[in-house]
Amino acid sequence: MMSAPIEHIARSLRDTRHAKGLSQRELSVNSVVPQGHISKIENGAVDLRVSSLVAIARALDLELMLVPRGSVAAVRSISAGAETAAAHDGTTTRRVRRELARLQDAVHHLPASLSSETELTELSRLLSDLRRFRPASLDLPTIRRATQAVKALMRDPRSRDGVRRSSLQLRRLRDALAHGRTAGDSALSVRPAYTLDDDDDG
Amino acid sequence: MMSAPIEHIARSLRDTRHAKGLSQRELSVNSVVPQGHISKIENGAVDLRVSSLVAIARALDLELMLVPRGSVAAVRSISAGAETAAAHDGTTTRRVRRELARLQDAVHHLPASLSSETELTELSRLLSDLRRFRPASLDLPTIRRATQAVKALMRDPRSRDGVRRSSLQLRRLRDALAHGRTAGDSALSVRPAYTLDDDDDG
DNA sequence: CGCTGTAATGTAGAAAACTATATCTTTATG
DNA sequence: CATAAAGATATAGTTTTCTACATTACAGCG
Repeated sequence: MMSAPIEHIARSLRDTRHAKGLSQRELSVNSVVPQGHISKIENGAVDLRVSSLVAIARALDLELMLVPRGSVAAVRSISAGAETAAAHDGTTTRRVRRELARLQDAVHHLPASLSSETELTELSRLLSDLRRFRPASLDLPTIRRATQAVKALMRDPRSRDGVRRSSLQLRRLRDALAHGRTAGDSALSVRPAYTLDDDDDG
Repeated sequence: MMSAPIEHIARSLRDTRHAKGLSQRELSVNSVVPQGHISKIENGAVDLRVSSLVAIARALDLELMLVPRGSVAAVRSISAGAETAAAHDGTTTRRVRRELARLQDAVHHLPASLSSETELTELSRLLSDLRRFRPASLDLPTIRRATQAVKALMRDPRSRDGVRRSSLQLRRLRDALAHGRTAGDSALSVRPAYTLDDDDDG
């Protein structure tokens, strides 16, 4: 019995992690909290400390806020369109498109010896998949990382790991989007963190 | 070293507690977390667990939310006017006014034997003080409790405790308002819970 | 089938929160 | 000065997180 509120927070964390295409291990290194513990947290198996919550939230680009009961509805609707809104002012949308183009460029400019690698073909396929989604719903940092990885591969043929990981992230991003969680469109993360259910005060 | 985030959360809790005119002990009974612990929490002396945070927040009518970095500004501005907004639709403003009138009425209708009590004169003075603030910035529940307390006193002359406590709450509410924290006007509670300062990820 | 990555689970131990209770200081009020 | 309330602190004991590490289950893919 882990007091419903925490379960909701847990769900939020897991959802956003998925939306960003991160694995527990990756999130683990970014937030500096061990994978095993992240698992327990996401399963609502622990009453985590605020520092842990903040650490993970930060790694997911989330902020912990205390808002008056009366305004949670408004807040929810605001943050629901968070990334979309940011993208809708044109700048971000354009940035995403450019980054996608950059990535495709990088892939195409790879020497034939490398482009035959399975990772690369996979990446190409993912790219065309991602192009079918609205740029607003794509996570720019994730794409950036992929571009960097490919460029690194151009400089150093041994750095295939980065490309591999980026591919995984992109794949999960695509899967998440295809699965219905359009990061910007629906609720990426902004559920109320918890809902009332029991009154424990006399 | 208590990781700045928590300090901010602590400040939020204390501020809203003050704005609601509650003592640590009162909050303690409402949230079911001991006074001593609340003290430590508000002083940022502990890395509290989420369940504790939620318990206290609930007692203060606050909700814990995870919002995307991009929208914290918007969220802040929304919740800044939270109570004000609720009041601005007229209904609440009127309710507050009526409750104030009701309270004054109750006080005036007390038998002379009781009205001479120091608590009552104090209460009268507080009332006129509170009337000088915009109703939107007053906390309705607090005033309600005061009215109830006075009515209880009418029925049972022995119940002076309630009146005393309510007076204290009202006094603190007045002090908080006079001190600059106009619950609705400025920031009642909606600071971002924490701000970035260090980047610990690569 | 074996390999790889992801996530869930377990164990042992260190660290810290949490509780209950009590004390102490400060401040305001009579 | 005395009383009362609020809040900060302390001690002692219980419970839990948290970490590190290992292990297990379970997928997809060559």
